Amino acid sequence: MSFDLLHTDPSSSARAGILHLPHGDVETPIFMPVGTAGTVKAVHQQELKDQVHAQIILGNTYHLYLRPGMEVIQQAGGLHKFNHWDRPILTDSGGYQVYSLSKQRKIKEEGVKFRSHIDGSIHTFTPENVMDIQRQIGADIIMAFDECTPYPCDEKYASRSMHMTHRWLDRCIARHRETEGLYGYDQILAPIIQGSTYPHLRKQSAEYIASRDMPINAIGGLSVGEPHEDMYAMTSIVTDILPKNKPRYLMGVGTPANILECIALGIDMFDCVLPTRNARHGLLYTSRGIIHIRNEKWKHCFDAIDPASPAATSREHSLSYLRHLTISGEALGAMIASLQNLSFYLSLVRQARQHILDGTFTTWKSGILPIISNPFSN
RNA sequence: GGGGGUGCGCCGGAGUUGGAGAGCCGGGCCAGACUGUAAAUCUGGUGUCUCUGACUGAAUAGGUUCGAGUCCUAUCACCCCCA
Repeated sequence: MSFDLLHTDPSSSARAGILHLPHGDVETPIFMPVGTAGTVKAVHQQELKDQVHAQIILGNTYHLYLRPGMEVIQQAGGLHKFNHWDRPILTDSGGYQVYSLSKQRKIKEEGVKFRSHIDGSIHTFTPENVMDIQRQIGADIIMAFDECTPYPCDEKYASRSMHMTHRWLDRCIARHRETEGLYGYDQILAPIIQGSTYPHLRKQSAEYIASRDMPINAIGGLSVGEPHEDMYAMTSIVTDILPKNKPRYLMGVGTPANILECIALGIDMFDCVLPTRNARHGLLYTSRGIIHIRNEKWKHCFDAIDPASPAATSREHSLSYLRHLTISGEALGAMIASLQNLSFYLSLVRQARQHILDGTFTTWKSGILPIISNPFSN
């Protein structure tokens, strides 16, 4: 595994690079579709390649561990074999579920005891067994076990939690070092910066994470409800500290505008459920702006969903038809909408990368932002 | 042709022993939310108006009553049984 930093934008901190992973190269900046349970919801792997041009997708330790369970994943030969995705995969550690399933878990120094959302059974995640589980899943990039703090979060709690996440990181690193990949290739471990919205904590956390000298550095605990200005401010603080020759991964971000702004701050990798979840809920991101496809105004509009989309389905099918499918609850509606949003996101970061290489990123960004972050009206 | 029954919201259902309905539940429809996915989910609205308040409203037209969606008469529509 290695990272080539090809170019840094002179008028911002935006970077273009290539990340070499066991299952292939990833051109950064990149957006990674979220495939929690071994599937990017409503999108087939073949379409992820041919229509979306996804280079790397996510999986989730918590969900895969509970179902189908590690016995099945190992028997399949790892997640790549199980879901027939031969490009890179990154698995989240379950740290986000410590936040999102907070009502049914208890955090201690040793680890997190939680109740399954599927059958109520009791389980425990520790930094050590989360490493073991991610070995069994076999992703190219595995995440350290952390606590994603909620927003708002008082400073005392944020500080205590951050220090615990740092101690957990060292346990993850130790376990990662004393084990190896089960399927014949290396897996790289990514540590996660925390610190809520407190600048001095973020600075402290970024310095700690940088000192561990891991090949990728991640930023967590953002986009959990804080104002966008806070998210940008925290991102800016840590990208100033993190080493330039390693990719920076901003976890869980975000809207198309968030992504462009954070690329400008020096972020290389993103993931977010917004394009897929919003697609299923009828909100489309298009090259002409945001569309609420359920709205009655599209009932008689037979224009293409997005004439500039890389996805053939978005050029061939009309807004009226997609509205009909969505309102009828047809599975095909979720599929076409997910293809639209994901191909838009991937196209957006490809364009950003090209403009970084061409030296035109900042002007391009300020031109496209007002279009893509506002409603489209025909 | 004879007998019995039922009619209120865009649709279906519940309920109303003559006593406060713009009013219960579900669906539909119209909007909104969603950021390392407990989410094909959730929230709100859905008679009219000059909208912090009024007005109209229980098939239609009358009647009884302090008071009628509820009782009576006629008409209309639909359903069931007999011929």
